Amino acid sequence: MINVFAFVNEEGRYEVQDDFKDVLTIKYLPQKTMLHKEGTPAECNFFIIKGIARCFMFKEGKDITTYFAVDNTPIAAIDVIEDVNKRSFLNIELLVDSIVAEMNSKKVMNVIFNNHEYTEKYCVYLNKEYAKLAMNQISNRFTTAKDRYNKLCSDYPQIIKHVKLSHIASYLDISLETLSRIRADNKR
Amino acid sequence: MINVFAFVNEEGRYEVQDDFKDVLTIKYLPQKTMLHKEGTPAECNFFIIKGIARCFMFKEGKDITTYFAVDNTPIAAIDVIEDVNKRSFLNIELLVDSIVAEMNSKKVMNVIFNNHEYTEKYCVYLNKEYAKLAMNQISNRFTTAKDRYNKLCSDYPQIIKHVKLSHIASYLDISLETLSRIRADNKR
DNA sequence: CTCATTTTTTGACATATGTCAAATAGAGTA
DNA sequence: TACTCTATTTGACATATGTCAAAAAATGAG
Repeated sequence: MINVFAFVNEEGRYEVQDDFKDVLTIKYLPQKTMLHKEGTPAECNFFIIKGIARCFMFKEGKDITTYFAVDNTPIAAIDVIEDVNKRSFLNIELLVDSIVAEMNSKKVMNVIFNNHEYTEKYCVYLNKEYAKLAMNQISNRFTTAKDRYNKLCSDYPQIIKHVKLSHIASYLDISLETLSRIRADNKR
Repeated sequence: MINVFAFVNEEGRYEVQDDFKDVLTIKYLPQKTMLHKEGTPAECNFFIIKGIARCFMFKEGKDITTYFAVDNTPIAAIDVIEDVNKRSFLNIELLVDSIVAEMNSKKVMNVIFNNHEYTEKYCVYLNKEYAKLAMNQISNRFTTAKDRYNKLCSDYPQIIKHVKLSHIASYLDISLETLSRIRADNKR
């Protein structure tokens, strides 16, 4: 996605393509900012340039984390991606002070679809992401909760460092107590 | 996908778009045909026009079903979608006599990318499928194996009818015995 | 620094599901 | 139809993880 609307310049920093400058705003936002609230239409997609965000929902009163976004990762209320009129049940919040690119979903898609090169790039990106998600789903069934926790630790140490265990536990789909026991077990 | 390379004609039957006629072959194949074998490069994607196929892999000697395709569903070795040179560990076989559209992945992508309308359509399709997969992943964690079995029964009765329980059990990520007990319990 | 609140850990116990073994049912073939 | 092989069911038991309750540790405000 980043390689559709931005590129890496000579100094190694991301720079937004001119075509996207009008549909994308870069914001410096504090921890706990709600990027999206359930029940509201999801007009925007986000890209976490620097920071951590989580997507979560309430199920029977419980707060369940469904996704974490870290540096250079997109995040959006995927339950209403198709139909902007549908009521979303997902929430997105920042877990640390972050730099976020906010884009109006419709406008950004217009820019992409108005340019064949962008459309093709985005298509290739989506294809890749789809395969990644599907492959993850397959490999997840062969890993224990402990494996997944340890992978999270090594892949995203910043998440372990900044995020409450209750969020991590619900993300891993285990109870807080089980996660705590996994951690205790790791120390031995 | 079907709405990219084919359309429904006046008689309500699918008809392949002219542009795709050269990259797509329609085949009548018997039960047990292997559409793809692990270790071989995956040059082709498939679309089950009529029939049932399953995607499976071996893990520690066990045969694990990862996906079922029924009428009007695509199926491909997604582990090598990106990189044709990678060795695939997935297998695809037909479970009943089927009508299958076979397409060379590269060629079909060429046709799609040579035409902006196709590219845009495919992009929209992929976006939708991605959201569906991600949403499924979220909702799966709130359903028991029993729920998922019952959903499979109502959504895809043809799978229950024609497919061995051991395949269904591995697809649902439960043991054959547990599935058998769920079925027994359903009868009471 | 201290106190109050939140987060994490630990313990005891219940339950769902896996594994292994054996019995039963069903399908295919001569 | 009878026989063989495969698929499914059932039983006994082990284990992982959930739930509830309480203790301990960490965090944050004043």
